This record gives sequence, C-alpha cells and structure tokens, in this order.
Amino acid sequence: MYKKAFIKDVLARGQDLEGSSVRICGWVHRIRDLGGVKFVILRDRTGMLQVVFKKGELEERVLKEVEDLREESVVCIDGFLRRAPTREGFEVAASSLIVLSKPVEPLPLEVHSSLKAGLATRLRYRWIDARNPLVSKIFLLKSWVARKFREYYSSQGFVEIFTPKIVASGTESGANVFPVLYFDKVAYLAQSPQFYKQFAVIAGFERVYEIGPVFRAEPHHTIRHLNEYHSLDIEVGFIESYHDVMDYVEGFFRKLATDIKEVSDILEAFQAPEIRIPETGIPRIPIRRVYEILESEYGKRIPYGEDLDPEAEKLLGSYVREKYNSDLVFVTEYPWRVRPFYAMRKDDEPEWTYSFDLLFRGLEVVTGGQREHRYERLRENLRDKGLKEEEFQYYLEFFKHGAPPHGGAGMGLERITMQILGLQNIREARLLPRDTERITP
RNA sequence: GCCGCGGUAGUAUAGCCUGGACGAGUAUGCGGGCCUGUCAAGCCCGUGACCCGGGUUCAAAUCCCGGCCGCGGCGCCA
Repeated sequence: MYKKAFIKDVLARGQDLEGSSVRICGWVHRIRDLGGVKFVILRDRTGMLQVVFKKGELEERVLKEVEDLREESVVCIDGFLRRAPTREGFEVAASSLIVLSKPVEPLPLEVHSSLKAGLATRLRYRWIDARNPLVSKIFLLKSWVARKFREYYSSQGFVEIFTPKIVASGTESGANVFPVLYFDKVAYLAQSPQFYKQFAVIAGFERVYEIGPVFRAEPHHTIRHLNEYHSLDIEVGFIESYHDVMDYVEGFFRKLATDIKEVSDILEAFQAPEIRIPETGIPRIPIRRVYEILESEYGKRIPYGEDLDPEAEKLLGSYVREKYNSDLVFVTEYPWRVRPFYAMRKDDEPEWTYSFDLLFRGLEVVTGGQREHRYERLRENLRDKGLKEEEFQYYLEFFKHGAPPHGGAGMGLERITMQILGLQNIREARLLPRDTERITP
C-alpha cells in the first residue's frame, strides 16, 4: 500500500505528529506556484492539506518535478508535518514526491468549481465531479442512511434478504417494466421486491429487509424520478394493523433524526437543518382528512378519492411543519382505486385501504401498508382490479399454505438523501443516474 | 406520453427580442513567461466556440422549419 493514512487522520493527530515524517496520498487539488516556493493543495476523500515545496528545503530535482504536476495528478508526498497559518493549521514540508498518475489531457471539468457546471456536464464526467468534496458528501450521507437502515432493522429482529432482480412479471400491471432477453424467454427487471419480500415473510423469516435496485420504465422528466434507484424495503409478519408497520417506519426515521449528529459536518456543508419529529410522534392523517385540510387551509381541491398531486404534497408538508413542527407526515387510508391489488382494504369501508405514504418535507419518500394475506380476498382484489389471475398465479400460490398477516414499506434511498440535504434534483443523489436518455457512463 | 424553455471555446456565460464592425466579448481552464509564503495567489503573452440539416435574406449566432440533445412542469411513482 502506498497509502497509510487519510488526511483527516493525520490532521486529527496533528499535535503528536508535528515535526515527524508523514506520507499523504491523493489528488492535486490546487497548485500555487510562486517560483521558489510551490504550494500544492492535496485532496483525498477525507479532506485537504497544504504541501510546501520550498527551494533550499529540498533537492532542486524535486522542485522541478512539481512543475510537471497538473491539477488532478495523483501523487504521494513524503514530508514532515508542521504548523502553518493555513485553514487546517498544519502543512506538510515536502521532501519527496511520487507521481502515480498525471492527466493525459486537459480536464473537461474543474473539480473545485464543478458545481458551477450544468448537471448534464457533471454527470457526463461524473468521475471528476464526484471528487468535489461537496458532491462526495452526498454519497457519504447516502451510505450513512443505508447503514442506519441496516442497523435499525437488524436491531428489531429483521433479517436481510436478497431477492431476484430478473423476474417473470411485473408486480402490478406490467406496463412500466423493462423487458430483458432471458435465454429464449422474455423476463423483466424487477420494479420492486414486493412479491419476494412477502414471500420471505411467508417462508417463515417473519421480519425481513432488503436494500436493492429497482427499475421503473416510466418516461418521466422530473427532478424526483429515476429509472433505476435503490429501495429500502421492509416486510413484517404478525402485525395487528398497518399502524405496526408505520411504527417500524417511524422508528427508522427517529433513528435517523437522533443519530444525524454523526454526520453534522455534512449537514452543515449543505446548510441543511436537522430532521424534526415531534415528541408525540409523526402525525398520521387519513387522506380524507387531508382533502379537508387542503381545501380549508389552502383552497386546494383534490377530487374525493383521488391521489395527492405534487402541489398537494408540498402544501401538506408546510401544514404539518407549522401545525405539528414535523418534517414528516403519514397520509393514511388511501383509496382502493389508487393502490395495488395486494393492498388490504378496510373491513368496514372497502373503498379505502390500510395503507400509507410518508411525506418528508413535502415529498413522498415511503409507501407502505398492510397486505392482503387471505387467499380468497386476494383473488377478489385481482378481479376487482380487472387483472388476470393466471398472470399472478405464482404469487397467489404463496398464500395457499399458511400466510401470517403482514405488511411492509418501500423507501426511496435517493429521495431520503435528497430531502435530508435539500438537493434540487434526485440525480444529484445517484452516482450514475439512469433516466430516459442517460445510460452512460 | 403531453406541454414549456433552451443548445455559443474544455467549463460557465454575454450577444439573439430589434439580422449588418461579431473579425463573436468576459471569467476560468489549457500552453508559455515572471515571482521564496500563497491560500479562488497575482501579473504578462498565447490558445480556443455559434448542436446538425434545410429555408428566408444582399447579409443569419440572431428569423423560420425539421432532427438530435439538454432542462423543467404534468401524468405515474419512491
């Protein structure tokens, strides 16, 4: 290994290391060449540190080599750490330089100002864009959210599962799936692990979670949709009502809210506020009540029994922010006509379902609910939706041999990341986004 | 899928409405030079662009049509 320490760790031990020799490796962020003294700002994943090459302090030969450096050259530098009036309080007085790689052509994007470029350009040259410390922080946060997800659900007795992404049919109508050639058959990329996480519960694992890619063939042109994204999925058996599912979702968001201090540096960089959840819990408002609130508070009319549109979600977001001091709100009991066939309908009001969405700062980030686990009811639901039973035969079979009452939720990892940081476009939260036109790099 | 806006050096922009000194400006990058304490280093010299195709016109970066691409709104969703 060329590299022993990250810059952040060197700086953290600055007191102890002062005067002793260190090696740091990374990318050349900036070069300030004053002739007899040359400053190189070296950057790695964890931070930046100034390196000084000074005439009289090192061999002439090394000083010459520095003149060949370009921004984004990859180097290792040996030197000793000393105090200096830099932002970090320290600098490395270089004694030698190892050049591991040098750009073969001018950079199409400048790392330090990449955010001034258009998103299309940045994504085209994402390997350079992502070196921008602010950009990389998005993915450090995303990684953190995924880790918290695993931590939380593991601690609640959930088992991580890994389900197929090549499937025989869509989970609903099949209209928005990507077909793939599977030997001599047509298969599809999974639009959701829905059926298989239910399968896992029924197969006896009781509580399961999965982090995996999902694929949506919708030709949307918005700042909140991707054709490939990562879904945080849970499914849990032996629930008494869909409120049990919401409790588990709420538990995860509470963990995010309380542990967010671990990544406060990232939040600060984005000037993002902490996540507000009231002591009394995330409000749970039936959609029929939401219609009333929207109408009376904002004069916004949603046809009774229809889904909320993006404007309605934003309005509701600011409503709960003011009324409950909450960044989050559950909208519950969605109409049967806008929910999939596997949703459980209310016992007394079959036109409404035991389902919910979770809105985070006015954007839908989670969908969930109780599933219909009763074989005959499930068949009825299919009929009601005008779907052909044959097409869901393999799914229906799961329910023939003992299925506990269960429910679950799917959460959009990129949407959660986007909302925590206040990103303006979901593509920012995906290293290599797939959208209607973009399949490279 | 429907609708709207846009495409100028590597990057980001000015110019377009009102066609003509636009021979396309500026910043940054890139190439070169000066400089021993910079920190968005500075200063000097150089380099480099009107998306593609067609049309209107004496004349098109500018107006019109088509295509491709980009951005966004809606629908759908996480």
